[in-house]
Amino acid sequence: MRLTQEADYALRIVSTLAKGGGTMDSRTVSVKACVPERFTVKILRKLVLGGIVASKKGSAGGYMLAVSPDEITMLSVVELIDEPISISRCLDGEYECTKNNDKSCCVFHMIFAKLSSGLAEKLGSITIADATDDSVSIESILEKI
Amino acid sequence: MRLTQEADYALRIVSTLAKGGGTMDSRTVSVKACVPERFTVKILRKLVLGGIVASKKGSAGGYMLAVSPDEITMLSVVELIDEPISISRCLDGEYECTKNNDKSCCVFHMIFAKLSSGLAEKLGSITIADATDDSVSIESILEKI
DNA sequence: CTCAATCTATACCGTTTTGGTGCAGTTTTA
DNA sequence: TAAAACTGCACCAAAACGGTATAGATTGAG
Repeated sequence: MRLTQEADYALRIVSTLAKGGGTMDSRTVSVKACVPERFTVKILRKLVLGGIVASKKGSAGGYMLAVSPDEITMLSVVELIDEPISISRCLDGEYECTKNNDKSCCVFHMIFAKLSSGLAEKLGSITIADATDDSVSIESILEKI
Repeated sequence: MRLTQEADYALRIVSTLAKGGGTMDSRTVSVKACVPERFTVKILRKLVLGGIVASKKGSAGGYMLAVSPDEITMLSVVELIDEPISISRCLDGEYECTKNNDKSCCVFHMIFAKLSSGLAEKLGSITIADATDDSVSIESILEKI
């Protein structure tokens, strides 16, 4: 019942880029974010393909945010790495629930569906800017979730 | 980011026992809950050791709830099977977070901690009786989470 | 008393996911 | 033109997951 390490790393990486401001090469990102170097590169690639990060090749190249930190939510980062937030596999389209209870469908289904969407909503309400800007207090972030 | 199949099964199994009312042998539970037989037995064992289910050996033996369905929460069932609800591994005692951000500790830490406890609280507020009794509407359950 | 029904205990196993590494290329620019 | 970067794959070990097997202990019905 937890995020993958990779998604966790991705949040740190994006946050590192946000704090850095400009272009940063993968090695620097890796060091600053405390993420293994090759793994950093792999994650950065996903972030680039997902449109959150931009890259520049060649010497003096590197990575930078493709969009403003206040337009990047925790949800968008997490869902780029992990599958969509979904607590129960019943909620996946592919998965056919093997147990139909008396109550319309499976009660647990519906409960997990609501919990999942609630969670996603909360993650979607927090931006990388929130998590990065010193002007935003932790308390104010925690208040809204 | 999801419950294990096993925890999902456990909820169904407990709910099956709750509906059955009395003693039920593992094979019957397995069929009613649509859970593979040997796996049912394995899960029942954990439920017994966790004090949620009682068992009786010998012919005419079987399994029954050890406590009233309205005293069994979804949380207690899930946490008996999976690890405690915790979205980020940063929250585990064993895990030492490798990244201390500017904000007191790791911002993401604190966010996930709050989300995890919120989730646990919600799962803790729904009982097996809620999910089983026909007199309790799904709407009323969903309202409180 | 005995034997079948049932639970108990432990070990095992294949597959998938996770977390991570390596390397051969390509592009840019100093 | 060569070094500094990113890119694209392919690969790998370990852990988690979902499930199975088997041998043994206990109880109660006949």
